[in-house]
Amino acid sequence: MRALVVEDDPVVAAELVRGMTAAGFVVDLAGDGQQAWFSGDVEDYDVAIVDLGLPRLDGLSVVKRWRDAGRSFPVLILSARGEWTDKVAGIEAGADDYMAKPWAMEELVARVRGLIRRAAGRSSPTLEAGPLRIDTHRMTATLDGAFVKLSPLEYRLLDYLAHHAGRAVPATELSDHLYGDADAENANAIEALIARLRRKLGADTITTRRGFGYLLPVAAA
Amino acid sequence: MRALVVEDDPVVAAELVRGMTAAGFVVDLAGDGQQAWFSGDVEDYDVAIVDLGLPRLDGLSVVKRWRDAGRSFPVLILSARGEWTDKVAGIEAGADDYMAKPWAMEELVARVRGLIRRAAGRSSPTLEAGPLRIDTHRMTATLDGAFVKLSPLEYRLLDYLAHHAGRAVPATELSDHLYGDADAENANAIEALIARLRRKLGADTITTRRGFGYLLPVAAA
DNA sequence: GCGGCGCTGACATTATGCTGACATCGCAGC
DNA sequence: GCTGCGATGTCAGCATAATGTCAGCGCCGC
Repeated sequence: MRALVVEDDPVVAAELVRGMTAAGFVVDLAGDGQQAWFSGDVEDYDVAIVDLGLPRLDGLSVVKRWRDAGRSFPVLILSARGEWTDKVAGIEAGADDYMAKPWAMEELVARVRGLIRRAAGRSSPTLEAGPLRIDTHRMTATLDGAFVKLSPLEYRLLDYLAHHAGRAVPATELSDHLYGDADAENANAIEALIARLRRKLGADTITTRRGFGYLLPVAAA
Repeated sequence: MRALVVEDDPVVAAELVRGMTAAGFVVDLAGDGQQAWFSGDVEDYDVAIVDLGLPRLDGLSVVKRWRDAGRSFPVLILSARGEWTDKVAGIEAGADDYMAKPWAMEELVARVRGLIRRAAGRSSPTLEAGPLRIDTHRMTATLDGAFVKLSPLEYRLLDYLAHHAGRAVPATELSDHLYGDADAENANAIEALIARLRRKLGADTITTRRGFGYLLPVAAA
């Protein structure tokens, strides 16, 4: 999962990055509005956390520009003020959720997870693909009801595939989401990960689309 | 068993009703505080699940009015915020248990069952996980009925795990809860605490999910 | 049949968590 | 104010899971 954090205060930014990283996200940081706008327009994020008070380009404007440009990833607004009007303005600008400072890291992460889940069109914290079920809250996977022991990276990879079930996901994209960059360096690492997952989940759970990527069938028999 | 669910968000309400129904409860739904108050006063429920943020009449006020009117069925408070103060306020209003969002349906059902059981026996509020029982009122723990002497920190850690039984809780989250911050500083302190707890409770009471956190099995053998 | 992408098993490396010993700290009892 | 004890934090070393790397093989699509 990749997240974009937009925050100018170095202290707060560091805390956000730390908390999100600890929660298993790969985090990019933008320190001002222009940078944020550019990053959000160019890169592919699963979620963005945006502070309202920003230098150079206001947070709301950033969100508006993203939406105008067709960017649809969920956005959570952070605001120093707990104003009701702020919340409305944020939602109207195209944000999906809103939190006033001070916030608890735990709650923020929980909300972010909720946003991503909802963005994927689901209300339950479990994802399903054939006999496979992924409990995104407990971070566990079960196959035909049996618990499958996954390493953190394996889980994150599977989680990502499940969120994009039915679509062939290129290895570079996986690399991008797991490691934060898509260098050819770790190309084989992905293959190794896939192999390990297949050993645990059964060879036909994850399909390979030669030249396109990996695919978790949306409703395998 | 009849349950009253008080929740205004349709999505969350639907999930609650579904989960509770699946667990064998007959569920009534109230969408706002006034309706909730009326239903709880007129009907005879075994338990009520109440969201704090409600239109027309606040959740806490609803609980208070029920209690003032002599209604004694157990009440479980749901809150979006995980605030310590919220919990205290809830308990003072007459609620019997408290869960912060996001919650796992399984855990919620387990707690509701526990509430009903306790309401029948009128014992002090306890949490259970396998052979382990935690008396949150006396702040004591018993293992297979035998009293276990725990230090304050040990107790708080165990209590937190018990409240999140069935979920792998990251060490950083524990650190956050116990010390108020999640700095890497005290990472090893958590490990030491866990080790001491295990020495007292038996090695297999607390499970480690490498890379995810610590886990108190929801129904250990 | 050929070329190359992708797969695999073995091995190396790294990260994470456990443990026992020891250092501190705070406080009760004197 | 001292003494002793229980509680807690810190440290270093060890064990092992997790992950990365490599070399070679196989199979797919042309």
